[in-house]
Amino acid sequence: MGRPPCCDKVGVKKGPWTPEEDIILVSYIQEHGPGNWRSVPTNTGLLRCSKSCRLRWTNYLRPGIKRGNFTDHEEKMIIHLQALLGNRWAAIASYLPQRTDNDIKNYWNTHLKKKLKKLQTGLDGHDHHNHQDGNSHDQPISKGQWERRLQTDIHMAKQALCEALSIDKPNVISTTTVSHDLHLQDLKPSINIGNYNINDNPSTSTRPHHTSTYASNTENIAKLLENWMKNSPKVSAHQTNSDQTNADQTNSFNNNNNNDNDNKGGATATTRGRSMSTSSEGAHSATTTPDQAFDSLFSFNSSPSDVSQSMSVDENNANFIADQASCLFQDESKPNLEGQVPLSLLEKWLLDDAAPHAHEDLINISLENGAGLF
DNA sequence: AATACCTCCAACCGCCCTACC
DNA sequence: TGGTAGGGCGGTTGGAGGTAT
Repeated sequence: MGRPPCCDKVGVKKGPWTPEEDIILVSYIQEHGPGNWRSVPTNTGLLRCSKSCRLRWTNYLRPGIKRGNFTDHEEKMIIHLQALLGNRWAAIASYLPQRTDNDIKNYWNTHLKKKLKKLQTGLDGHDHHNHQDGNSHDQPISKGQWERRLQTDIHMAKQALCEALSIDKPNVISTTTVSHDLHLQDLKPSINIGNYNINDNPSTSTRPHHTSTYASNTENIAKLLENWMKNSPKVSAHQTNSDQTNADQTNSFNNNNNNDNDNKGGATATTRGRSMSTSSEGAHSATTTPDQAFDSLFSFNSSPSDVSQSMSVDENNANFIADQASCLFQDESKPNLEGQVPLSLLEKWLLDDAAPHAHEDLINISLENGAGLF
């Protein structure tokens, strides 16, 4: 409270990052590891506030970030998780390890919201009982009904996550195994530097990046580093030796990531001890038909806010359930890029559900009422 | 071709939480 | 125990590029 913004200082640069700034930041982090952001501007000479440096790193420079179009499966996961968690983008992002919360948030705001609205209005055309925002406020939900819905939602989230976790393990490699022995080039498809249009996969970039492509992949980054160090009149003392091997850089990155996790202060409780592999790239269920996908999409028809609309006698119980789910999700963190992939608490909770059939009736309820609930 | 409007997303802002002193 | 610093998170904004007129 009342704390002055960290960027109030005169002389602090704002706006888009330049390649030079990125290089300086990356070099510094390679050497010192992420964390202690306060000291980054001082030590690097960057005219940026610490926050800006951290954001730039976590959202764009950090290895393992995938950019470009979201897959259908990623979309579905986001929709499901958003329905379950609300706008807790960091928690949602923890289940899409290659995506940043900012990315997911932007995608939700610019694409998914509209898409859902469109679909909902489409449904409204068929069912006048429905409401555009997915709530059915005019039709008070009977006591216990919302609870069933909540359970159904949770179950559907489980299903979605199970799908995501079980289908596309190989793609997990890019974020979970890089730390051990991959060379920097191996990270090419998944590493992005700032606005350098990095996407090597044309299929993931339909909308042209309007920002200039000042580096497109790690090779370019390495070249940039090299060229920059050759050309720059004043090379930071923290600049990485251009002869440093890619492997060294990779190790440095990953060690640093590790440090990052270890160094985290405030949110340590929510970021520590997580190693997750839920890459959903191309993870479409082989058995999912479009109709099923549609059903699945709309089976998440009650958001936490919907639930709150009808809270009454069972409120405590609902709060308990919600708290359980909430706590589980809160325990999730940004993916640890180390190779170990222990199941998170939530995944255990999801996957250890030994009696999936017990929820079938709930699913049926949800699907039957799907249009009406949305 | 020029202009206005729209879309998208990188970056910023402010609040909050936790650790540390 | 209270104050402060560091960092995380979600909401919002500004500007560049795209599209419509």
